[in-house]
Amino acid sequence: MSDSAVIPPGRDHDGPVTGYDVARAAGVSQSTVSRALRGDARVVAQTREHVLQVARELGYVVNQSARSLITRRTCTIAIVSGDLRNPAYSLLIQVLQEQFHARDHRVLLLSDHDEGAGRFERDLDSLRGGLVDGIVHISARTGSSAVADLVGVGLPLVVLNRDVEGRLARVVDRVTSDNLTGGRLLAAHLHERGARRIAVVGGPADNPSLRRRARGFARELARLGSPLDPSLIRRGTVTSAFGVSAALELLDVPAARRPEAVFGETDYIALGVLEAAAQLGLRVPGDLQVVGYNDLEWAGWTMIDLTTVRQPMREMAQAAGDALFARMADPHAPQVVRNFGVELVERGSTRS
Amino acid sequence: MSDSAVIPPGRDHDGPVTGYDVARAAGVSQSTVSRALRGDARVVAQTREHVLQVARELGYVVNQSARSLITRRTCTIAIVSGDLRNPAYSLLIQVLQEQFHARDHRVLLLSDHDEGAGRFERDLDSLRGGLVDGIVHISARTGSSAVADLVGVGLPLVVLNRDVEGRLARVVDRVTSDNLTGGRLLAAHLHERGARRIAVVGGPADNPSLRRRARGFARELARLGSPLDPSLIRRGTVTSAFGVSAALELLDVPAARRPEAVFGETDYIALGVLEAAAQLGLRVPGDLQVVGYNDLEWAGWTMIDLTTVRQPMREMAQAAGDALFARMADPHAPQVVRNFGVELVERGSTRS
DNA sequence: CTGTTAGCGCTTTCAC
DNA sequence: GTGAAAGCGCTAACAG
Repeated sequence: MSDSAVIPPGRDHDGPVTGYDVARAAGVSQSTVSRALRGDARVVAQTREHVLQVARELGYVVNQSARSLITRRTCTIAIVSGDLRNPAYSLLIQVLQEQFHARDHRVLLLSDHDEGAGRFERDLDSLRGGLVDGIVHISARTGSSAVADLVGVGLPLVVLNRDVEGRLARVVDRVTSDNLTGGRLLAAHLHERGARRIAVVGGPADNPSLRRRARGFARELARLGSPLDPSLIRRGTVTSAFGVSAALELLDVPAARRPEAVFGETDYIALGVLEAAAQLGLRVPGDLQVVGYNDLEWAGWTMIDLTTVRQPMREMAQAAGDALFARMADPHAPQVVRNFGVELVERGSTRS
Repeated sequence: MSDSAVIPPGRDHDGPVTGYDVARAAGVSQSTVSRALRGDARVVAQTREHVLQVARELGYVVNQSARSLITRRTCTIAIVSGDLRNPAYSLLIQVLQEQFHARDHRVLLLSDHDEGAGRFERDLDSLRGGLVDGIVHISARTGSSAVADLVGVGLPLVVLNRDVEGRLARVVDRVTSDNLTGGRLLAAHLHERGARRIAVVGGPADNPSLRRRARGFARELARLGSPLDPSLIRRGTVTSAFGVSAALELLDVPAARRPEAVFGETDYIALGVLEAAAQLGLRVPGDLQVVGYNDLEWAGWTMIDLTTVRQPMREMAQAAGDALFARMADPHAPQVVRNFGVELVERGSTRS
């Protein structure tokens, strides 16, 4: 008795308001409530208005779990990404998120960083458990095992910003940019600026995108008649810290043996190279030319002013989203492989 | 006949493998399957092993929607954030995500950016629809309406990195840092370095955190006997572009009237100030001292070398996660309000 | 310790 | 155009 006063009209239980409560309060069946709320054309306008009105008064919202259980759709997309502190990832995620939102889908954020204890495995099970309708994978973990795992989930999948090699190459939908050409452009640019003795500071050897970049770079130099000296190549992690240490090693030698230019395979690495140059008192671009790759936000700042290669990140994210929705709409659609063009951005670190 | 060969043993339907399929294949009841998979102590080891074995063979994974429908928990936390390109947000999200993962929870990423058409309203309905177990809000939209909306959802909520004012101040769990002291530290530092004519380039006036920063700054200067000249205060957006334009306006005057120092309320603004100074040929810190706030990654790079205030972002994110889980565990626990200490980071932009 | 039974809240045939 | 009834896959009482 005393409790019943607290319960809104049309309800005889606690907990959230259900469609059944709305039905009773509105004097219709639960099916009609369901139809009215989804805008089913079969329900007559007057009834619909009434139901919506009652639903609003009762503060009803549809329970997503119950809906998903029966529709087998969640309107959620998983984005599997590496460390968000990498601004390349956060930009892509931002653009993807806006796009998915515009299509009335939400974003579940998963990490492909393997923080021990098979956490990634558990995420895979979540994905298999009907938590999302599709997956976008943004490159991070080197090697292609993560990609293979995600393919194994059996959901629509798009790989963004990463070349896929091997067996999966002809299966996986993906959006990348032309790393081969990007490397070529930088090589041609440095060569044109007079650099002959050129060093490379790169990321892990098993990263397909970086590998293509480096290959394009090396091929172009060879074509131009001054092939890369293998002893001037350093490989490590994609961090400015590695850029610094590798560059110090390469540059702290007599001027005659010192490279005239360094290609950092990513802007972060190139930043480290710039720092090392500053530490050694080398002037850029006078004593040393430096180029990077990605055109991150800060590459254009006056104090840094790094020549680099720009990939059309926004367009790539957009294309990835399009590809994913196309795949979700038709599992049998032909494979999508898009390779976006890149652009050399000439700045002060190479201006002569 | 021809189709039945495709169906794994113990299944008589298509679609994903269900717990019922596993039960039949293992010769037990569905409840036992459920118990075995959740590690319920009541099921005997031998049975459990057998069930798990069969489940593995059949490729069974529990359906999250069905589970959530009945448990009323989703093991998912919503992070409501502004534009991810802001590195402060991406850092917080990264740390939160790691923490939630460690506690076996996933992250649903929502934007509080109001891209027209009541999208945020729809997100709120999703949250009300049992999509998540809790919410972390990372400051973005100015004004407190977003916070009020999120409180209205009725789920455990923690506001991170933002001061809350007004009616909600004594209700909402939150984790912030001591912006008042941060402002004070910068003011004292500049004063000690001899600056008397000091300008401020700030963000929107209705951002509680920035307001406190500015207040601490102004109070300390007043206390030191050289109160801020209101004509040297500019307010706009938190972008380096605004920093540039505001600084050009403030600095492009005869040296006698020119400020000796500028406080950018965020590092991004301060970066713009540095750019403006460079454009005007002013030397930092010789002709102009500059300070920012946040200690973003790049603030410490040699080429930028910005004096700023560091907030313990990782610890704050950690505390926010702790507070959220505490609240989820006990809705009636006392309000959590944590205010972390800050630290002045002296760098070249003020070194004398 | 295991099985039976009854829903969670919704969508969706199928009648009317 | 609307209602009745079934059931999505799972968990949780309750028996035994």
